[in-house]
Amino acid sequence: MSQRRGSGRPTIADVARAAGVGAITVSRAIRRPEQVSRELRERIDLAIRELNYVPDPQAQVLASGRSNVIGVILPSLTNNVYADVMQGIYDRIEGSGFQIQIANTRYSEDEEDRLLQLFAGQRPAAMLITGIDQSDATRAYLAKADFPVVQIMEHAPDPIDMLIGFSHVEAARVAVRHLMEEGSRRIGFLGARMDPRMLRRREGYRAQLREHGLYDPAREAMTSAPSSVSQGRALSGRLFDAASDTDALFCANDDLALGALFECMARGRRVPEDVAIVGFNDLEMMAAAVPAITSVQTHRYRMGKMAIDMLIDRIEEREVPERGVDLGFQLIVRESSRRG
Amino acid sequence: MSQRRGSGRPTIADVARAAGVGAITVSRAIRRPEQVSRELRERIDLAIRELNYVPDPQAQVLASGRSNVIGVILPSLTNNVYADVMQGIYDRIEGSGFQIQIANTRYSEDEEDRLLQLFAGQRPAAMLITGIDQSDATRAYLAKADFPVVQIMEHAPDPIDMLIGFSHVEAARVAVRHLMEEGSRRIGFLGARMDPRMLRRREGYRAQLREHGLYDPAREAMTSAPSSVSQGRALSGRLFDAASDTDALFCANDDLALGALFECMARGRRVPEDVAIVGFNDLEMMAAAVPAITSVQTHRYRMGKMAIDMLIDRIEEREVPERGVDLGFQLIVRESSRRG
DNA sequence: TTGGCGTCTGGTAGCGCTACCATCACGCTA
DNA sequence: TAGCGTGATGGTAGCGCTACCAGACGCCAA
Repeated sequence: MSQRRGSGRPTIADVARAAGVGAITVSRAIRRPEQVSRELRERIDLAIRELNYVPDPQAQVLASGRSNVIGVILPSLTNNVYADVMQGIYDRIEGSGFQIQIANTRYSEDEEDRLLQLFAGQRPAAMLITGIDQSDATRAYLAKADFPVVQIMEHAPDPIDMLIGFSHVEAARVAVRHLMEEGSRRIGFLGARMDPRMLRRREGYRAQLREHGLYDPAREAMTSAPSSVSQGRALSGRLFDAASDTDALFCANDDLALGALFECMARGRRVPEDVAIVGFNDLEMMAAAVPAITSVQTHRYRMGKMAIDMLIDRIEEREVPERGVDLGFQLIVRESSRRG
Repeated sequence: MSQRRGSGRPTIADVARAAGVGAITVSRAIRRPEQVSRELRERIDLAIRELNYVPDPQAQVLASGRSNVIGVILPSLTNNVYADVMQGIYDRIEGSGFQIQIANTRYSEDEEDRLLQLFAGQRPAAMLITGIDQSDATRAYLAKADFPVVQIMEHAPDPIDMLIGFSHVEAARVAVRHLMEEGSRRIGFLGARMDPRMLRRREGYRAQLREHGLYDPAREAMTSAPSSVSQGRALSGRLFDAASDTDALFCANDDLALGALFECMARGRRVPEDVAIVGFNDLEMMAAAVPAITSVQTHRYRMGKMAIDMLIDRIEEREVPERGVDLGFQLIVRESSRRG
């Protein structure tokens, strides 16, 4: 009983003593019950409950060399989009025995590199990262890391390891095509933050219009500031001032779309009669707006959940059927763009 | 070189060998450089850089008995309010050497109890919890825990340990008083989720109206469903149907307020002429709406940041001047309630 | 009977770090 | 000169757990 240091909590040795077995057998009874005879297992379980024993995860990690921490690198914590992803992540982690360690790059590639270094020092069990635009150094590092990696939010042909997302270019094309089908020809673009996903949506917008000879750079209003409803008002206001005959807006984010709707209200432009509006992500409020706003639905929650699913499968050495998953998207048409 | 297990990474022993000193001196040079002579310090620093040595946090925790994990228990991850709090938390943690471990109660007290047990098993360095309505068991446990605890989001006289927040009752009273001053007499209430904070806002609403003999239970529309813009539409619609002469709405959340605004638009009720609207939290979109929506500004980011500040001060055994901090709130008056 | 094999169990030696205590050199006082 | 405090350094023994290997036991085939 020379307990010089110690936390005061029961240890595996206490359980072993109480159950009259060796410490290692307790360890096995916890991790691989099938390797321990039924009788001992029951005695050990009883002792565990009586002592209220909880294994010390730090010691487990140190002894086994296996960590139970999944690192998650997201560009933002406040953006609704990533909040939904996080919800999916945490819902899947719940009860899995793994822990999430979140970090936030604020949309900076340098930060991403730095945070990755930091995580690496902690020997994560797996890593989840956002997007497909990592620096060469990061890609190289992750490619030879000995833990599984999943990239989320975008679909692309060459994942570092695993990938789950959808095509922003395609989603934007579908949205713009819809505006064209409803009769718009002078279609504007609103974008903020201009992160890689945003740029791909703009790419889809441009490609779709170019194919029909309708692209006009004067109808693009963009800012590197974060996306917000106020930015939506400011950008759409700027666009209306510069190209007042614009008859539709493809907004690369829902808050921009909502801001555009308000700006139209403030200027007396009718939606959808004078200006049709389409948003992106289909946040809850889109359906409640007046008029309800058309938007591209994306599967953010599922993306977070499935990403963790794939990582855990790989950590536990199960087959992962598909390394690159395309979750797709769906255009939800509402009044803001319906002219039929 | 009998490296039977090992991670392959350099250890403190490697650094010690390279620098020609004892392992413990390396340990000290890292944690308390002032206790090591300048000469050795320089040799050790050099060896660290050459070997690219990073201390293993797991081993540090195990050996020292001190954890660097701060547990954070929030009721929701997707609610904008807590997203802002989290941003503050992570901004303060950045570079501090501490780690955040988030858990999500989904507004359930049972979950809170369970999660707390789980955290306790990991010997956190500190705990941050939301609100002041913990179960007796949780309160008792935390009160005698050997780590600092901070409660956030509300102000109250009897913190478990430390507390930072504001009075929801007072904030609601100020909002309702403002509506009265602008000439409203038949003031309704919209509430969703009905968590403790929401109930206190309702309490403030009721108290303010009762003082003036204006309280009418028929003007309250509530749901236990999560707050959302759609709920704002549904609840305000229900209220207009039941008490159609309602001339103002105090909405206990901004998304409800935005929904109410949309519902007014859909029904042709003018805001603020027919119905004045006040929200709660002052999310960014409130200022961009048309009309702009009056709301109670709360200091969510600061709350998260300061809470971690206080915890770290206490972990590092610095004086914390005030155990209960009232951050207050501010009514931001905009067109949606201005009739003067 | 012997040998071989599989199943269950335990002892020992770490994982990488730090607490605790011992040691030693040095300078100062009596 | 002895004695002693002080500051710098290092050795040892853990922290709580698991990998590795050895041993015990039962069973079956030869």
